[in-house]
Amino acid sequence: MAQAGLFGDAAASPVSNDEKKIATLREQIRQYDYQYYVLDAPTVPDSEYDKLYRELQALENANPQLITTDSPTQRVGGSPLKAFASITHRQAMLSLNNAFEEDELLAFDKRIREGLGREDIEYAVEPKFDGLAITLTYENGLLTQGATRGDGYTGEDVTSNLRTIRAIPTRLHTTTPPKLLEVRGEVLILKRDFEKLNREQEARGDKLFANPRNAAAGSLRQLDPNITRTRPLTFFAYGLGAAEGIPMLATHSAAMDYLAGLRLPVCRERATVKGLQGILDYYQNIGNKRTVLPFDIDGVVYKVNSLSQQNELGFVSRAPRWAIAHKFPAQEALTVVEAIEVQVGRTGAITPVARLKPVFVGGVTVTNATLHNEDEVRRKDVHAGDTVSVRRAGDVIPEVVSVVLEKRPADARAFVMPTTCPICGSHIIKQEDEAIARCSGGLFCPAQRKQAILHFASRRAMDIEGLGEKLVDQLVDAELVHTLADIYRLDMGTLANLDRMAEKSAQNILDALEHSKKTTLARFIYALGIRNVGEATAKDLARHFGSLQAVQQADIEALLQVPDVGPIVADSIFQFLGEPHNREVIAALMQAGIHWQENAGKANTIGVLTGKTLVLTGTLPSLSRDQAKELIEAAGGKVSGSVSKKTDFVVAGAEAGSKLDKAQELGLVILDEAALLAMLPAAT
DNA sequence: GATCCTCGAGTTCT
DNA sequence: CTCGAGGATC
Repeated sequence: MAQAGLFGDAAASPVSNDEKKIATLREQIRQYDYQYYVLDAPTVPDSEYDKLYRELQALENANPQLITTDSPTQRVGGSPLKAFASITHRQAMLSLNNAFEEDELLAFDKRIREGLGREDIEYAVEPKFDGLAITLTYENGLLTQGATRGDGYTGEDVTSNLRTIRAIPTRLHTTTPPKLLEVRGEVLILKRDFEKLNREQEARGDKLFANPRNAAAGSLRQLDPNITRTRPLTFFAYGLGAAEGIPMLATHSAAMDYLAGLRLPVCRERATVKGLQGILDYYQNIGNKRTVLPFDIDGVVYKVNSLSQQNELGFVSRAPRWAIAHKFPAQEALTVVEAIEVQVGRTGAITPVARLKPVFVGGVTVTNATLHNEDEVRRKDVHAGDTVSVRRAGDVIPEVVSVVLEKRPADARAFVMPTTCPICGSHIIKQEDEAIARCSGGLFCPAQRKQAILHFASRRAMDIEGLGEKLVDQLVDAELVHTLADIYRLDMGTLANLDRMAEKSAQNILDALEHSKKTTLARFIYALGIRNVGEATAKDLARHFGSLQAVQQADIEALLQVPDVGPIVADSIFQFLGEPHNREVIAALMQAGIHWQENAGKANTIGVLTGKTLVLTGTLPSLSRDQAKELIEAAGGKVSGSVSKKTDFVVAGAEAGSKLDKAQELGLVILDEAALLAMLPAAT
């Protein structure tokens, strides 16, 4: 057989008969794997396959020196890992820009035509799998590594798990393997396999998976490949990464044909189409087939087919300009509103919430959905008892889309805004010109007190780790904490007596409290929770006044001098600080030992970014959002939440959303993390 | 007075 | 992320 040379150089061995037999068996099994897992068209019964497999195993056991890593018997091996190693991708695994509406697609096609200066664009189109993006590395035809996408720059080494997936060849089907080939694709579980898997889970009394995607993700992230092996994972390739020694390829579709020739599974629904009409027809076509496809998809991907045209178009920040993912509309599900209750926020805001009969939508089970305010409830006309359509808007937050009026039961109850606070009984007051009703109880209201404490302890404020909702509930309900200052009076005796709190966790809380005492003036002002004073305003105040005393002594006139402080904000601050109770609490907090460097804000505001406004979007590869913000502020720059003409730079990371789109529309300078870091003075 | 820009506040689930 | 509303600007 022509391919015998691939198995290495053991020609003169005395076991050459076995060796030949082994080579034949491996080839046969690979062939059957290919037919079964890639073509989905088995040609032999399982029993025949098993027979060959056992035969190969026996021969290999008798001749262990002939075992090679690409043998079908070697798909499982190794012991469980402690953790996955981190892998830096040779070539970044980019994400695609998304389009939800037809006009976004029109804009995409227009950009392409204008960018290339021609009208006849050919697109390679394919379904967008709802699975996990991975990359496979083949060196000289052998699978040597597999990794998850991670943040696009570094991922996790899941090689031994990927080896268990029979659809993934451990050796490429070719006599002239490329020196290096990175294959990009998606690991997923077919719908029919998912149902079977869940039936098995149920029979064993194990937890059911919410959907094929979660099941695939969970299976791939198993530290023990022996578990992964039992999960029905499959794979589809959709692109190339780094490559050396591959044939010349002119188009994306030719690249896919090349991969198919190497016996990598590629999607059968892929096609090439001409122009905008072509992609719209394809979208329609796949949308119609969606439910009968064997796998879950969440949209369709369009890529400019010509690789030279792709090059010409290039990239914007992290996403290629020559491709776009056209997502299907968010899936909606029907459920019943069991009740409409209200929540009390930190400022006393009364928010109606729909308690829903649990419903599975967009990958999670939803039980609550905010209705924002009374007007919103009116507008949507939601009654308790109604059947409503629910979706997860903007990726995460559940939203009641509409009411199915025909299904309204006779005993459905309209929402009535309570007149008194359900927590403290104080009057609820709604200002004529405001959309939001508020509990007038102030800090007398336990709900508001709890929220005030949580805000005080939150990461961007005093950053007291461990002081979360559960603990605050207990502390307030047991009347152990009345004011913010009381939390610094907590001691071991009190804490260790609480539920779910032994000495160890109590000590952690005490340490966190101690740690939080060293802070900054801006954080402290923000932590107080003054109405209309958020992080940005707190920073402005700290910078302008320099000391707490100066802020406390300021009159309205003085407060108005602060940038971005107008009459309403000035009044909030003045009222808050004039309140004797608040003065006492602040004094007690200082007494407890809270301190900071006075005037810290005034220095070092001159840097390379002085006067510049930046906006962060998406996930950066190595910096957290807060870290990036700190770096920018240290260089004198300002980080803002929204993109406008006044924005100087937009720093975009993975999964960048609408802010990136807007930045592109406005033609702003877009940086990635590396470019940002390059602008900053070398870190010390 | 209108418009644009930014900030504050609230929110779900894993 | 999104809405609403406060502040700045013209």
